[in-house]
Amino acid sequence: MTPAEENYLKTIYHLGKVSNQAVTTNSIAEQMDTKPSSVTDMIKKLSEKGLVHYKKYQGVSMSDQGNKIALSIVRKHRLWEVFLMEKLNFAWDEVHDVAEQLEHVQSEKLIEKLDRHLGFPRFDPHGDPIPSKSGKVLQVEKVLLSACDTGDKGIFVGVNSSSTEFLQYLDKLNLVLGDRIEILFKESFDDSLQIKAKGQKVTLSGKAAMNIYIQIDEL
Amino acid sequence: MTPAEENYLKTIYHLGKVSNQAVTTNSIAEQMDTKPSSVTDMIKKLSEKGLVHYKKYQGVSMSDQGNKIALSIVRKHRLWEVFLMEKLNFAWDEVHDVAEQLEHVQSEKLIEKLDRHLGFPRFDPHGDPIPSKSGKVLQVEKVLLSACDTGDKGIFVGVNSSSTEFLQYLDKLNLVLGDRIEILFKESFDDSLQIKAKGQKVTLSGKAAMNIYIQIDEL
DNA sequence: ATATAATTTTAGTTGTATCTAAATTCATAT
DNA sequence: ATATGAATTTAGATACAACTAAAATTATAT
Ligand SMILES: [Mn+2]
Ligand SMILES: [Mn+2]
Ligand SMILES: [Mn+2]
Ligand SMILES: [Mn+2]
Repeated sequence: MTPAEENYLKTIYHLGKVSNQAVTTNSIAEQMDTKPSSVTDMIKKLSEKGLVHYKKYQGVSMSDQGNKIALSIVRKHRLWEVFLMEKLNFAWDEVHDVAEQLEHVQSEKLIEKLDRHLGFPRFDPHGDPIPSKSGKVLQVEKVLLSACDTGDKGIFVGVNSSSTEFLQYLDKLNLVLGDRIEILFKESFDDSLQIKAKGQKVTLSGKAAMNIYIQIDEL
Repeated sequence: MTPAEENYLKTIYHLGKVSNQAVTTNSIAEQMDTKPSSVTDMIKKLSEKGLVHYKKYQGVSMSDQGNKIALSIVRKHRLWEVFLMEKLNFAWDEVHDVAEQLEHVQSEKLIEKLDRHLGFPRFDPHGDPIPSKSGKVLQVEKVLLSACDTGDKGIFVGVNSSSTEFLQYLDKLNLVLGDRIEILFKESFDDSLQIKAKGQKVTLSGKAAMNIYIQIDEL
């Protein structure tokens, strides 16, 4: 597996997750900042290797074998993100780009030992679950703030975008993973929200609310 | 800089260290397990980039700019080796191959933070000095055991080969970096040595002695 | 149903890093 | 001084991963 192949697999895996149907050539190209023709070439290669299912013009989906590899890359990526934050004191908006490189280092032993060194974490710095060695992914009940209503309460457990810009914006708002959040008021005109977190009142735009996951309190 | 370019620079740097004259195409090819024609191609590229000095048929040597880059790769390699041993509990014969991959990760910040995390180590697990950020390399007075005579005493401070085979051989002999070594007797017939370390008597072949560095006691 | 537009694939090119085989240059030994 | 062999370079080929431009297919709109 070359880094290029791994990156394609990972992208197809992620795109397949959200839509739950065949992933299109264009969406892969857009996501990876490359051209559709390049994507077609790579898809053919991955298909010949049995890592994806592919029918011309019909999009692509993960095979079992491809899924396993994609999950192992995601696992490595997220473990490295934890390492960078917990051990090297990176900020949560800085870890992704470095992890993009570290995830391609090939060594089973390295990842096992890293996992142990970190105390077998189950979530990365952005609240995303770390797949187990065998490929199991913990699924947490979480909803976007944009899908919540006035009065809903819960815990800030994840972000939808890991872009530097958005994460630094959350830093400015003093919002941290694990914070208890209460929705004071939802403005139907523009879908903006008034929320309370750490005793402070904060206003969030509709766009911001679409990138914040909370775990609603159990009854 | 691509990983390939970095590996060539590093190899040329290391080969230039030992001989102190122009490095030959064949020696690079042998070291990198590649063909001389491939080496010529890469040398041309590095030369055009101003990273090495090169005259056809006359071998190659580092430029100041190339030297700086080579040292930064060596620095990264050795810091990662320390990390793998100190933090992840790898054995000293396992760290090199993984460090070969990690050394190509591009992030100034990562290396600075790793360096701090490790407590600014000055030597790697094999006793080799870690170049400073500015490219300074600590030079330690050390001599090969093979160059010593009966009665010489000193401290085991480095190895000449980092091959798994040799390092595991030292493990079997219970010889560890930092051990005090005394040469009891040098057999002139085959250059083998009788030494004492940790109170134990050990016999070393001439070949083994050529791969062990000690720092001779000051008077 | 057919024209038009969007998506996807194909054909042909480029740059990198490797290789083999052949040509060139250099070192050396008579 | 010249021949021989070793070292090095050149020429031409292959694999990978990208690109542009053009062709093929599918989706959509009248
Ligand atoms: Mn990430
Ligand atoms: Mn993440
Ligand atoms: Mn090493
Ligand atoms: Mn080392």
